[in-house]
Amino acid sequence: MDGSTTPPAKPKRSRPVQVADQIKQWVVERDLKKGDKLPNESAMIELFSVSKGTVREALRILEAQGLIVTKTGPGGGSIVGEVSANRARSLLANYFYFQDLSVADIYQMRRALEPELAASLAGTLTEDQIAELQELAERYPEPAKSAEEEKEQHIASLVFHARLSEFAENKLLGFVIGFMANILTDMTVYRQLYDPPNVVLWSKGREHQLALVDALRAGQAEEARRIMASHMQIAEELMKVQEAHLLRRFMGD
Amino acid sequence: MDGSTTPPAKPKRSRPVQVADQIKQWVVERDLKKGDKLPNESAMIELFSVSKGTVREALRILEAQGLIVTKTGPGGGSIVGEVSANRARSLLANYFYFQDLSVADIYQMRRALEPELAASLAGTLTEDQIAELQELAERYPEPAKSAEEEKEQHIASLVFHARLSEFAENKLLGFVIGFMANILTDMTVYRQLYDPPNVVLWSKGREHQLALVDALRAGQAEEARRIMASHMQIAEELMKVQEAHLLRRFMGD
DNA sequence: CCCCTTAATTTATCATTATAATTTTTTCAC
DNA sequence: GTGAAAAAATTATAATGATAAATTAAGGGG
Repeated sequence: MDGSTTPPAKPKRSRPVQVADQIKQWVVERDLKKGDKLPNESAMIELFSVSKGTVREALRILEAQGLIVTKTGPGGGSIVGEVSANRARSLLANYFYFQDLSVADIYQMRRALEPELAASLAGTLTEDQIAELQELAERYPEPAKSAEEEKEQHIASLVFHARLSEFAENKLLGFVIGFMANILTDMTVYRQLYDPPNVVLWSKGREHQLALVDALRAGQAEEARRIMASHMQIAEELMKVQEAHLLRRFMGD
Repeated sequence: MDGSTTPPAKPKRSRPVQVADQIKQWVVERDLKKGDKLPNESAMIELFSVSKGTVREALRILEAQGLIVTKTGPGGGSIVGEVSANRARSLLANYFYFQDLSVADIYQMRRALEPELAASLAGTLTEDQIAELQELAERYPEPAKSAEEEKEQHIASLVFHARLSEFAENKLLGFVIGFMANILTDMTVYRQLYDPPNVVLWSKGREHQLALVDALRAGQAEEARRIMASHMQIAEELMKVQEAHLLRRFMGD
């Protein structure tokens, strides 16, 4: 950003990293898509004039980023493999492993984004999708009788939100919301932070989800937004009584 | 999610990946922090009973994820290195490389999040930070006279937003906003999608940034939110006239 | 005491060989 | 002919050894 010509930024990168970048460039130049094949190992050895070990390390780098998939056998080798949402979530979770997020942080985001998602989804879902959401919302018709049971219901509720996020046309919005649901699920699984079940809040949360499904089916965007906003408020109250800092763990792939 | 015990999920993972996971586990178990040292290569060879090549591939995997840094020489070896925001952005960008986001998608998010950030930042910044933002907002006091110049100003404006996002106490909120600024910058650098400069919109945008800095300094949260919301509307209009789909490129580290 | 050279340590890269996994092809029974 | 089992071909996987490069530490004039 300053005036100079930025030459001595990173003059030293390991050869595997260089090769990995060359492969990426190779793919972009040819505009390869999801299943397209890359040269096999021995071809890359010649193509980039490096040893087998170096090529393999480069392939491992790309594999770790989810950019390629490697198979053995005839017709095998490495192919372009689009990065899965799961992989992206894991890699991003590695970043937040070091950042210590709080429940309040996550809910600040959810308050801003979930109503927006709900509104933009109204009237765009298929009957199957609506039915699936309805089914998810209708699980656990009874109030939780134990902390363990409330935990299960909480996770089920997060599944509802995660599924909703997958329906988003806006992939960025959907990803961020899904990521948060993932973090919260992770937290409930690996911690036992549950107070006595709060029956009132629970029943409100359930009503909200059912009402939301109705609004989505009817295409009432602003109604859906309002319900979700209200739902977020409830959910936040349920979580706020719990711990502040979380997420000291790596997610699985 | 179903009832079974999930044993035969992924019975086939390559040894380097397994070793990488074991190393991660090794780190988590000991709760190692940023600069802490890992065993050197030969120690890992014994520790995990695998060959040198396998260990190296495992280390490359972790390095690609930004979890370790490796140096040569005495006292060298691998150390735990917290994932940088830059690295996380690059890895996430790889995911969206395959998702084709639209300008509208990004601005749907920005409309929801940037005002929230502005509000939460009011009154929390130091004088130095305020001064830096002021300086960024005051650049380019004249309207752009060419498409090239407008492009520069647009990028400068995105720098303002990126810097703002780094000040966020909510790391998740900050990251997402910074990521979007990054995507938009990338797009303006690698595409030439500029209409004749729009002087009216430009001057409004500049006024907004300056007014925002004032509100932040004065600690007026709601005023800051209002200004940013308005600013987003302007920015979206400026972008909407341009292309719809974008982001067919890998970000650099 | 400082600077330069030398040595020691550790990762980086390359080369070679053998093994394992997978797909394709062939063969053989029916 | 058809189909299943066996063989072959192809490719990645893993191990081993040797050499290069980089960095720190130590030693030796001046």
